[in-house]
Amino acid sequence: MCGQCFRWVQGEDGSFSGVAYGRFLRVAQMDNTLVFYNTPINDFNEIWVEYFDLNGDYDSMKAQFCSDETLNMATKQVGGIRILKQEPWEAICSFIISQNNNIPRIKGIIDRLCKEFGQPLENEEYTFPTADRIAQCSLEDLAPLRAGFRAKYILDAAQKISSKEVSIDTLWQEDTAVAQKELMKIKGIGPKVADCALLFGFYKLDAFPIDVWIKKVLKTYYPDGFPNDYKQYAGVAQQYLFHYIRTQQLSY
DNA sequence: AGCCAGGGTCTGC
DNA sequence: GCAGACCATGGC
Repeated sequence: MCGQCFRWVQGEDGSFSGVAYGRFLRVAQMDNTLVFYNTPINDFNEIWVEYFDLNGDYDSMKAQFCSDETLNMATKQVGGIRILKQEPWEAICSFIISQNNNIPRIKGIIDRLCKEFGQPLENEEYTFPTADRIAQCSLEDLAPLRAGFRAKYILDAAQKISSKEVSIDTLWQEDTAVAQKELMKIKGIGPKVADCALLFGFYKLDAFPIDVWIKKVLKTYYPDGFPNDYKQYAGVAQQYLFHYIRTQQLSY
């Protein structure tokens, strides 16, 4: 649970706490069972099943990946991965913040963003602020986030989305390439950030974010290019490859 | 001290 | 098109 979302923290008992879709959740995995604490059944059915993509058929995707030597190793070593269905604006904003940044600091900036501009929930938790709320801010208002040069990008994203200059409501039904171009109208969003937002915030499983780690994977294992066979689920494959190459290095 | 962090922009060929 | 400086901040 690391790399595609930044708002979940693991407690001493191993369970994870976080906020999504305006709700606080504590969840734990015990062997093959997920335990949702204090969760109304409606929230589970209408939100968390979707959010954790519990109905997604990852077995059949993994079965397809077996035909590729590297992907086969990656799926075997990494184990279970799911593409979270995060809120579109939150994904866009989070991956703008992620650029040229490290995970602990990304979490810190997002934490301060929510505390400063989100709505309070229980347990000192806060919702992710809306684009409309951030669009009302000035650059100085965002200074306490200590987001550095990314602050102006956050502001531009909030303003363009709030004003519908960039319409994210209908983006999910566009082709990934079209949606990518649309998101790149925002300052600070290039191909990689756009693909991350599309994969994790719009459930575009064919989006294939290329960061420094994936570049290393492509260079090492796919010098002739990434096979076209997995195009439909390239983003899922990307997650396995990402975690595979990361666990081979000394990492966080 | 200096390098790096799940990149992108801006400038100059 | 493509390379290279530069961008804020914090951890190591």
